[in-house]
Amino acid sequence: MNDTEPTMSWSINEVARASGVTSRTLRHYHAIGLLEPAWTADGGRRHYEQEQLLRLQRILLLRELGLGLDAIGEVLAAQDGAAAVDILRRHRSWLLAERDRLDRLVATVEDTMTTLEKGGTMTANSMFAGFEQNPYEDEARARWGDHAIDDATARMRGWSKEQADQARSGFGAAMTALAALRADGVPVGDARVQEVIDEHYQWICLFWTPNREAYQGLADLYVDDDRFRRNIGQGDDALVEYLRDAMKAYAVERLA
Amino acid sequence: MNDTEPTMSWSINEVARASGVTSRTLRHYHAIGLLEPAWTADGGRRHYEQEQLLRLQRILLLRELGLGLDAIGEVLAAQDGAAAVDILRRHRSWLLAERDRLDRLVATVEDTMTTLEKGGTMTANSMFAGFEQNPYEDEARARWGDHAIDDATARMRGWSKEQADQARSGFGAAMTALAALRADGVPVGDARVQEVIDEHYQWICLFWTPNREAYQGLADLYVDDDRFRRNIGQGDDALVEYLRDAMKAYAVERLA
DNA sequence: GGTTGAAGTTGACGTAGCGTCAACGAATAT
DNA sequence: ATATTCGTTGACGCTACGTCAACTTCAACC
Repeated sequence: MNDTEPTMSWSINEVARASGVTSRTLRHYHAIGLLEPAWTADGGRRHYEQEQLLRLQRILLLRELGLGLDAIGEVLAAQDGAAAVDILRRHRSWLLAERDRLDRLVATVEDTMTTLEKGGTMTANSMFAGFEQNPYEDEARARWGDHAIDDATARMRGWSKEQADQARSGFGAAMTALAALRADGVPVGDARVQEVIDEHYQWICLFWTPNREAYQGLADLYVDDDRFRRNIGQGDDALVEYLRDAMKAYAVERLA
Repeated sequence: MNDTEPTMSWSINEVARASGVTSRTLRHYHAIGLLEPAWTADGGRRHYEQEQLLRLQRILLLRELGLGLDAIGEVLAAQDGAAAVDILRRHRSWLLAERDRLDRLVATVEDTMTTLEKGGTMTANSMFAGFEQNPYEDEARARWGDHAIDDATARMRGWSKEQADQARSGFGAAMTALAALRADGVPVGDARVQEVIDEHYQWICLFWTPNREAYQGLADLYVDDDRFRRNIGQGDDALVEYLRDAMKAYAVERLA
C-alpha cells in the first residue's frame, strides 16, 4: 500500500517551510543529534526524506507540549510506549505545578498592586514568616487568636518550602550582629542593640506587622518554644533571651 | 524615631545568609547595577547598610512575583507608584496568559498520553489544521457537519496563532514538489505524484484523519474556496486543480 | 568560461540569571 | 609567621535557538 519507490528528498529550506521551523532550528537539531538528515551531499548540504519528516512531526508535537529537547529525544528513543507515557506523566505533573505557582503569583501581584495603590510601601505586604507552614501555626494560633493567623496564613499560601526557609534565614544577619553586641556586654537598651532590633522588626514587617503586644508575644515565643529557640539561637539559649529582652525594650519604646 | 547613628554595615556573606540569596547573586546584582553596595573597602570588599537591605527586600519581593531583573529595576526606579502598578499590571496579564497556556498544554499532554496508552502513534492526535481559527470554520461546518468540526475545534483550542500559521505552512513542501511534477507533465495518478499526496495526507493526519469522502471534500474545498485557493496555490490556480485531482485519485485508491 | 544570485555551509556571539569552578588577594586566628 | 577563612575578579555553563559574518556550492545566464 505504501510503496514509496522514487525516493524523494527535500532540502533544508523546503523542510523548514513545510514544517514552520527555521533552517537554523533544523541545523541545531542536527548538531545535537535530535534529527539527522537522511544524507548529506558533497558540499555538506543536508537532505531529508520522509522518515525524517515524520520524526520531525513527532518532535514538533512534543515541543508544543512544552518538553525540552532532551526529553523529546528520550521519548522518541523509547521503544515501548510505556516509557514515553511515563515521561509525559512527569511532564504533566510539573506543568500542573507550574500552573499552580503562576496562580499564586497572580494573587500576590494583585495584593501588591492593591497595596501600592493605597499608597503602601511594598515592604509591608504579601508575605509572612518566622513561622513555618505547619510546625508553629498551632502555637501562634493559640497565642494570638485565629483571625490574625488566618490572615497571615492566607498571605503565606503563595509560598514554596524554599521561600519559607529563605524567609526564616532573614534572622541570621540580625542574630550575628546581636551576638557580637552581647559579647561586648552592651545592654539591650543601647542604641546599637535597638538598631539591630529595628532591623529585625523591618525584616518581620516584610511578612507581617506586629503591634507592641504581638511583638512582645513573639519575643516570649522565641524563648518559650523549643523549636524557635533552637532554630534562632543555634544552641546559645542566653542569646535568645538577650534577643527577647531587646525586643521587649524595642516594643515598649517604639511600638504602639 | 528612626535614629540609626552608629552606622552598621554587613559583609556580602552576612547579607546573603540574611536574605537567603547567594553572594554570587549579590555580586550579579552589583554588576548589573540593580543593587550597589553602600561602599567598597580597600580590597574591593562590598559593604551593605540598612538602605541596601531594604532595597534588597523589595528586589526579592518583586523577584518572587516572577518579574525579570530589568523590570524590577524599572519598578524600583519609578518615583510614583502609578508607574510601578502599571508594570505590575502588565506582568499580571502575562502571568494569566502563561497560566492559561499551561492549562491547554496539560490538556494536550493528557490527550497524547491517552492516545499512546491505546497504542496510538502520536502522529494521529491532538491537533487540527488546514483551517484557521475563524475564517474557514463556518465553511467546514457546513460541509462536514457540526460534530466533526466541534471535535476538531476542541483539539485546536490549545493553539496560538503562530501554531496555526505553522501548521498551515505544512502544505509548502508538498506544493513545491507538486509544482515540479506538474511542470514535467506527470499525470496525477503517477506514483511520484501519489507519493507527494501521501506526504500531504500524512501532514494532514498530524491534525485530523479524514476518510475517503472527507479527503475528497477537502480537495474540492481547496479549489472552490477563494481563500484556500489563494493561500495554497500562491496565484497558480491550475496547480490547485492539479492538487485536487491528485487528492481525489489518492482518496479513491488508498482511503476507505 | 566567467559571473551572478540564491541557497547552503560552519563558526561565533547573544539571550536570563545566576551556579560553579579557578586563581588570586586580604583579613583574621593561632 | 602561617593557616584558615572570606573576599575578589574573570570565565564558562545552562535552553533553544536568533542573528550576523564569512565562505562555498550550485544552477543559470551571457
